[in-house]
Amino acid sequence: MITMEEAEIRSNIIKAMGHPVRLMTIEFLKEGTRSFSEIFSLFTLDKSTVSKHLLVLKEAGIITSQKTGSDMIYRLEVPCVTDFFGCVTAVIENNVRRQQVCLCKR
Amino acid sequence: MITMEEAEIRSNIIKAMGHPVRLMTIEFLKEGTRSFSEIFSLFTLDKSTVSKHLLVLKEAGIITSQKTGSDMIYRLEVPCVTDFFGCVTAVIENNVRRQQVCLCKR
DNA sequence: TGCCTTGTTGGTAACAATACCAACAAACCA
DNA sequence: TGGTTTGTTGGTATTGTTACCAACAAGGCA
Repeated sequence: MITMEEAEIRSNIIKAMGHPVRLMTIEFLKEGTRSFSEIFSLFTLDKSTVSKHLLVLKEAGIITSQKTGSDMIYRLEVPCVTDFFGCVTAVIENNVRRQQVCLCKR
Repeated sequence: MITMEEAEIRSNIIKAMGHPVRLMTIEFLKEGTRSFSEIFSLFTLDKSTVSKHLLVLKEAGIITSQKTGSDMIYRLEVPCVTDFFGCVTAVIENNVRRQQVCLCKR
Protein backbone atom coordinates (compact mmCIF):
# COMPACT_ATOMS: atom_id res chain seq x y z
CA MET A 1 0.00 0.00 0.00
CA ILE A 2 0.83 3.61 -0.54
CA THR A 3 1.37 6.02 2.38
CA MET A 4 -0.78 9.10 2.94
CA GLU A 5 2.23 11.32 2.26
CA GLU A 6 2.88 9.58 -1.05
CA ALA A 7 -0.78 9.88 -1.95
CA GLU A 8 -0.59 13.59 -1.34
CA ILE A 9 2.35 14.06 -3.70
CA ARG A 10 0.70 11.98 -6.39
CA SER A 11 -2.64 13.65 -6.07
CA ASN A 12 -0.98 17.03 -6.60
CA ILE A 13 0.13 15.91 -10.04
CA ILE A 14 -3.23 14.38 -10.89
CA LYS A 15 -5.02 17.49 -9.65
CA ALA A 16 -2.93 19.57 -12.05
CA MET A 17 -4.43 17.57 -14.91
CA GLY A 18 -7.98 17.81 -13.57
CA HIS A 19 -9.14 20.88 -15.42
CA PRO A 20 -10.48 21.03 -18.99
CA VAL A 21 -8.18 23.88 -20.01
CA ARG A 22 -5.10 22.12 -18.67
CA LEU A 23 -6.19 18.82 -20.17
CA MET A 24 -6.63 20.38 -23.61
CA THR A 25 -3.27 22.06 -23.28
CA ILE A 26 -1.62 18.72 -22.53
CA GLU A 27 -3.35 17.15 -25.54
CA PHE A 28 -2.16 20.05 -27.68
CA LEU A 29 1.43 19.84 -26.48
CA LYS A 30 1.42 16.12 -27.19
CA GLU A 31 1.78 17.09 -30.87
CA GLY A 32 4.91 19.12 -30.18
CA THR A 33 6.09 22.32 -28.55
CA ARG A 34 3.76 25.31 -28.82
CA SER A 35 4.00 29.02 -28.07
CA PHE A 36 1.92 30.81 -25.50
CA SER A 37 -0.13 32.54 -28.18
CA GLU A 38 -0.91 29.24 -29.89
CA ILE A 39 -2.15 27.78 -26.61
CA PHE A 40 -3.95 31.00 -25.74
CA SER A 41 -5.88 30.97 -29.02
CA LEU A 42 -7.43 27.58 -28.18
CA PHE A 43 -9.59 29.25 -25.55
CA THR A 44 -11.81 32.28 -25.08
CA LEU A 45 -10.17 33.23 -21.82
CA ASP A 46 -8.15 36.12 -20.50
CA LYS A 47 -4.43 35.73 -21.16
CA SER A 48 -3.76 35.92 -17.44
CA THR A 49 -6.07 32.97 -16.85
CA VAL A 50 -4.28 30.88 -19.47
CA SER A 51 -0.92 31.93 -18.08
CA LYS A 52 -1.94 30.75 -14.62
CA HIS A 53 -3.14 27.39 -15.91
CA LEU A 54 0.22 26.90 -17.57
CA LEU A 55 1.90 27.79 -14.29
CA VAL A 56 -0.05 25.03 -12.54
CA LEU A 57 1.16 22.49 -15.10
CA LYS A 58 4.71 23.80 -14.75
CA GLU A 59 4.68 23.60 -10.97
CA ALA A 60 3.48 20.02 -11.20
CA GLY A 61 6.42 19.23 -13.50
CA ILE A 62 4.19 18.20 -16.40
CA ILE A 63 5.35 20.93 -18.78
CA THR A 64 8.36 23.24 -19.07
CA SER A 65 8.73 26.63 -20.70
CA GLN A 66 11.51 28.49 -22.41
CA LYS A 67 11.74 32.04 -23.69
CA THR A 68 12.62 32.07 -27.37
CA GLY A 69 12.82 35.50 -28.95
CA SER A 70 9.68 37.27 -27.91
CA ASP A 71 7.73 34.03 -27.55
CA MET A 72 7.36 31.71 -24.62
CA ILE A 73 7.58 28.14 -25.82
CA TYR A 74 5.91 25.35 -23.85
CA ARG A 75 6.85 21.69 -23.97
CA LEU A 76 5.25 18.54 -22.59
CA GLU A 77 7.90 17.22 -20.23
CA VAL A 78 6.39 13.79 -19.46
CA PRO A 79 4.44 12.54 -22.50
CA CYS A 80 3.32 9.37 -20.71
CA VAL A 81 0.60 11.37 -18.99
CA THR A 82 -1.40 11.15 -22.19
CA ASP A 83 -1.31 7.33 -22.09
CA PHE A 84 -3.75 7.69 -19.28
CA PHE A 85 -6.41 9.28 -21.45
CA GLY A 86 -7.15 5.91 -23.01
CA CYS A 87 -8.15 4.63 -19.62
CA VAL A 88 -10.25 7.71 -18.94
CA THR A 89 -12.05 6.94 -22.18
CA ALA A 90 -12.61 3.40 -20.93
CA VAL A 91 -14.22 4.81 -17.79
CA ILE A 92 -16.47 7.03 -19.89
CA GLU A 93 -17.49 4.14 -22.15
CA ASN A 94 -18.19 1.99 -19.15
CA ASN A 95 -20.37 4.74 -17.72
CA VAL A 96 -22.30 5.00 -20.96
CA ARG A 97 -22.73 1.24 -21.02
CA ARG A 98 -24.12 1.34 -17.53
CA GLN A 99 -26.28 4.33 -18.43
CA GLN A 100 -24.58 6.51 -15.90
CA VAL A 101 -23.51 9.15 -18.35
CA CYS A 102 -24.79 12.01 -16.32
CA LEU A 103 -23.36 10.91 -13.02
CA CYS A 104 -19.89 12.31 -13.59
CA LYS A 105 -20.45 15.63 -12.00
CA ARG A 106 -16.95 16.59 -10.97
CA MET B 1 -7.42 17.49 -31.08
CA ILE B 2 -9.94 17.05 -28.33
CA THR B 3 -12.98 19.34 -27.99
CA MET B 4 -13.63 21.50 -24.95
CA GLU B 5 -16.71 19.44 -24.14
CA GLU B 6 -14.72 16.21 -24.27
CA ALA B 7 -12.04 17.77 -22.09
CA GLU B 8 -14.67 18.65 -19.53
CA ILE B 9 -15.97 15.07 -19.32
CA ARG B 10 -12.46 13.68 -19.04
CA SER B 11 -11.34 16.19 -16.46
CA ASN B 12 -14.29 15.24 -14.26
CA ILE B 13 -12.93 11.70 -14.04
CA ILE B 14 -9.37 12.86 -13.44
CA LYS B 15 -10.56 15.32 -10.81
CA ALA B 16 -12.23 12.47 -8.97
CA MET B 17 -8.80 10.86 -8.60
CA GLY B 18 -7.10 14.07 -7.54
CA HIS B 19 -7.40 13.77 -3.79
CA PRO B 20 -5.09 11.79 -1.48
CA VAL B 21 -7.95 9.98 0.26
CA ARG B 22 -9.52 8.93 -3.01
CA LEU B 23 -6.16 7.95 -4.45
CA MET B 24 -5.36 5.75 -1.46
CA THR B 25 -8.81 4.20 -1.73
CA ILE B 26 -8.23 3.33 -5.37
CA GLU B 27 -4.85 1.78 -4.49
CA PHE B 28 -6.52 -0.20 -1.73
CA LEU B 29 -9.32 -1.47 -3.97
CA LYS B 30 -6.76 -2.54 -6.54
CA GLU B 31 -6.06 -5.49 -4.24
CA GLY B 32 -9.71 -6.56 -4.29
CA THR B 33 -13.12 -5.58 -3.02
CA ARG B 34 -13.25 -3.95 0.41
CA SER B 35 -15.98 -3.03 2.86
CA PHE B 36 -16.72 0.52 3.96
CA SER B 37 -15.28 -0.13 7.40
CA GLU B 38 -12.03 -1.45 5.93
CA ILE B 39 -11.67 1.67 3.80
CA PHE B 40 -12.77 3.89 6.69
CA SER B 41 -10.09 2.46 8.98
CA LEU B 42 -7.34 3.61 6.60
CA PHE B 43 -7.97 7.20 7.62
CA THR B 44 -8.50 9.34 10.70
CA LEU B 45 -11.54 11.04 9.25
CA ASP B 46 -15.21 11.23 10.05
CA LYS B 47 -17.23 8.42 8.47
CA SER B 48 -19.35 10.97 6.62
CA THR B 49 -16.23 12.42 5.03
CA VAL B 50 -15.08 8.98 3.85
CA SER B 51 -18.58 8.20 2.61
CA LYS B 52 -18.58 11.38 0.54
CA HIS B 53 -15.19 10.62 -0.98
CA LEU B 54 -16.50 7.22 -2.02
CA LEU B 55 -19.53 8.90 -3.55
CA VAL B 56 -17.26 11.07 -5.68
CA LEU B 57 -15.48 7.98 -7.01
CA LYS B 58 -18.83 6.28 -7.64
CA GLU B 59 -20.26 9.24 -9.51
CA ALA B 60 -17.18 9.29 -11.71
CA GLY B 61 -17.73 5.60 -12.50
CA ILE B 62 -14.39 4.55 -11.04
CA ILE B 63 -15.83 2.35 -8.30
CA THR B 64 -19.15 0.61 -7.62
CA SER B 65 -20.79 -0.43 -4.38
CA GLN B 66 -23.11 -3.20 -3.33
CA LYS B 67 -24.86 -3.88 -0.05
CA THR B 68 -23.91 -7.32 1.26
CA GLY B 69 -25.46 -8.27 4.57
CA SER B 70 -24.90 -5.30 6.82
CA ASP B 71 -21.77 -4.21 4.97
CA MET B 72 -21.34 -2.00 1.97
CA ILE B 73 -18.80 -3.55 -0.37
CA TYR B 74 -16.79 -1.37 -2.74
CA ARG B 75 -15.17 -2.53 -5.94
CA LEU B 76 -12.74 -0.90 -8.38
CA GLU B 77 -14.72 -0.84 -11.62
CA VAL B 78 -11.94 0.21 -14.01
CA PRO B 79 -8.59 -1.16 -12.78
CA CYS B 80 -6.65 0.50 -15.61
CA VAL B 81 -6.74 3.77 -13.68
CA THR B 82 -3.92 2.45 -11.54
CA ASP B 83 -1.72 1.96 -14.61
CA PHE B 84 -1.43 5.68 -14.61
CA PHE B 85 0.28 5.82 -11.27
CA GLY B 86 3.50 4.58 -12.88
CA CYS B 87 3.54 7.69 -15.01
CA VAL B 88 2.79 9.90 -12.03
CA THR B 89 5.84 8.35 -10.40
CA ALA B 90 7.83 9.21 -13.52
CA VAL B 91 6.75 12.83 -13.17
CA ILE B 92 7.80 12.85 -9.52
CA GLU B 93 11.19 11.32 -10.32
CA ASN B 94 11.70 13.82 -13.08
CA ASN B 95 10.90 16.63 -10.67
CA VAL B 96 13.41 15.31 -8.17
CA ARG B 97 16.02 15.03 -10.90
CA ARG B 98 15.44 18.64 -11.86
CA GLN B 99 15.44 19.65 -8.19
CA GLN B 100 11.89 20.87 -8.36
CA VAL B 101 10.62 18.64 -5.63
CA CYS B 102 8.88 21.37 -3.76
CA LEU B 103 7.19 23.00 -6.71
CA CYS B 104 4.25 20.59 -6.85
CA LYS B 105 1.95 22.58 -4.71
CA ARG B 106 -1.45 21.41 -5.91
C1' DT C 1 -40.17 -3.82 20.26
C1' DG C 2 -36.01 -1.50 21.54
C1' DC C 3 -31.35 -0.79 20.64
C1' DC C 4 -27.02 -1.45 18.41
C1' DT C 5 -24.31 -1.28 14.14
C1' DT C 6 -23.45 0.56 9.64
C1' DG C 7 -23.48 4.05 6.41
C1' DT C 8 -25.72 8.14 4.10
C1' DT C 9 -27.55 12.81 3.88
C1' DG C 10 -28.05 17.74 5.30
C1' DG C 11 -26.07 21.86 7.14
C1' DT C 12 -22.41 24.83 7.55
C1' DA C 13 -17.76 26.84 8.25
C1' DA C 14 -13.17 27.12 6.39
C1' DC C 15 -10.37 26.96 2.70
C1' DA C 16 -8.93 26.32 -2.27
C1' DA C 17 -9.53 27.23 -7.13
C1' DT C 18 -10.80 30.00 -10.96
C1' DA C 19 -12.07 33.95 -13.52
C1' DC C 20 -11.58 38.80 -14.62
C1' DC C 21 -9.26 43.40 -14.80
C1' DA C 22 -5.36 46.29 -14.03
C1' DA C 23 -0.67 47.00 -13.69
C1' DC C 24 3.68 45.66 -14.72
C1' DA C 25 8.17 43.83 -17.11
C1' DA C 26 10.84 42.55 -21.12
C1' DA C 27 11.73 42.38 -25.83
C1' DC C 28 11.00 44.16 -30.37
C1' DC C 29 10.32 47.75 -33.85
C1' DA C 30 9.66 52.32 -35.88
C1' DT D 1 13.42 57.00 -27.47
C1' DG D 2 8.57 55.84 -27.51
C1' DG D 3 5.10 52.72 -28.61
C1' DT D 4 3.65 47.90 -29.42
C1' DT D 5 3.61 43.14 -28.55
C1' DT D 6 3.94 39.34 -25.36
C1' DG D 7 3.26 37.29 -21.16
C1' DT D 8 3.33 37.42 -15.92
C1' DT D 9 1.88 39.03 -11.39
C1' DG D 10 -1.33 41.18 -7.98
C1' DG D 11 -5.90 41.97 -6.40
C1' DT D 12 -10.38 40.45 -5.75
C1' DA D 13 -15.10 38.44 -6.36
C1' DT D 14 -17.27 34.19 -7.17
C1' DT D 15 -17.66 29.52 -6.95
C1' DG D 16 -16.26 24.77 -5.62
C1' DT D 17 -14.33 21.54 -2.29
C1' DT D 18 -13.63 19.50 1.98
C1' DA D 19 -14.14 18.78 6.76
C1' DC D 20 -16.94 18.32 10.85
C1' DC D 21 -21.23 17.44 13.56
C1' DA D 22 -25.97 16.08 13.84
C1' DA D 23 -29.73 13.65 12.22
C1' DC D 24 -31.48 10.05 9.84
C1' DA D 25 -32.50 5.27 7.56
C1' DA D 26 -31.95 0.26 7.19
C1' DG D 27 -30.67 -4.12 9.02
C1' DG D 28 -29.51 -7.34 12.63
C1' DC D 29 -30.12 -9.11 17.21
C1' DA D 30 -31.70 -9.30 22.22
